[in-house]
Amino acid sequence: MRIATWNVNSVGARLPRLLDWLSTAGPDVVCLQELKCAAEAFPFDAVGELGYEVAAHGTGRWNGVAVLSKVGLTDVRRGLLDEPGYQADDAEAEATEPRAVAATCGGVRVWSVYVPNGREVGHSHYAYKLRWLDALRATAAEELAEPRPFAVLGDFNIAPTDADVWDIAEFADCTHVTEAERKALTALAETGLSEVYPRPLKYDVPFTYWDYRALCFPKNRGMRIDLVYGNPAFTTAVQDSYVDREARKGKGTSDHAPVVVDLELG
DNA sequence: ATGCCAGTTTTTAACTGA
Repeated sequence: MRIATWNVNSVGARLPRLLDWLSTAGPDVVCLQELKCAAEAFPFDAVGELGYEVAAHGTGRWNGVAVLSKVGLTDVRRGLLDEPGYQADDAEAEATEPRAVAATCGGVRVWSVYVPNGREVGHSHYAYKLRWLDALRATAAEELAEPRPFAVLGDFNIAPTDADVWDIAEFADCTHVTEAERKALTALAETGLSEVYPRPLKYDVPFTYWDYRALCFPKNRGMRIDLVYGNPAFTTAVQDSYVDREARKGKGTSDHAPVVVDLELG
């Protein structure tokens, strides 16, 4: 089974590139993030023609996640256990956002997640990011009571180590590299998960994100923030994993590249 | 080659992203 995760930065704007990539890479299961469309506006027909069922969770302008599957799609769950919301400065109340959706596909339990950005250390969005990650940990812990292959895939907006950004000196006092964020990843792993570390197709670190600006991609000024965490039943089945940087090339691309995992399930 | 921000809507500016 081939399973992938990709922050597409608008499934509408990315549709031609997405369909092309689905056709050539041929993943069985795909976790998408940053749909930037309402669930009902997802291009179900276009991906349906390629054989995918879809569980979409989106509200419009921001965020949005989905699971696509060619190997069955059941037990869809939208949102985390006791998921916190975000209260914008001008909002009267906090609101939950579409950042997590799960489905069981071909016997594998899959979560597609889009962790809040955090904006700046000390910002209310940063506190929200840490609360959200704790809810993700609690949700994983709850679902890991079952022994089936289980994985959380998505845009974590955290670089696990200093080597996972192009130059740690550029990230002083920045989000994505703080101890608190990394501790949240460790806490998630301590529920019984470990990271699947992908192969880079070029260079030494498999970055998954490069800013659109300032020639970041040609200069390989990237970050490794799209991650895959699996339980032992999942990770022991892994045959290969890589970041498909080819999908970041050319016109009309996302600023993220897909992470692909190949499994041999017993 | 990899090519110098892009996406959305509360649209012609503001906000978000990381």
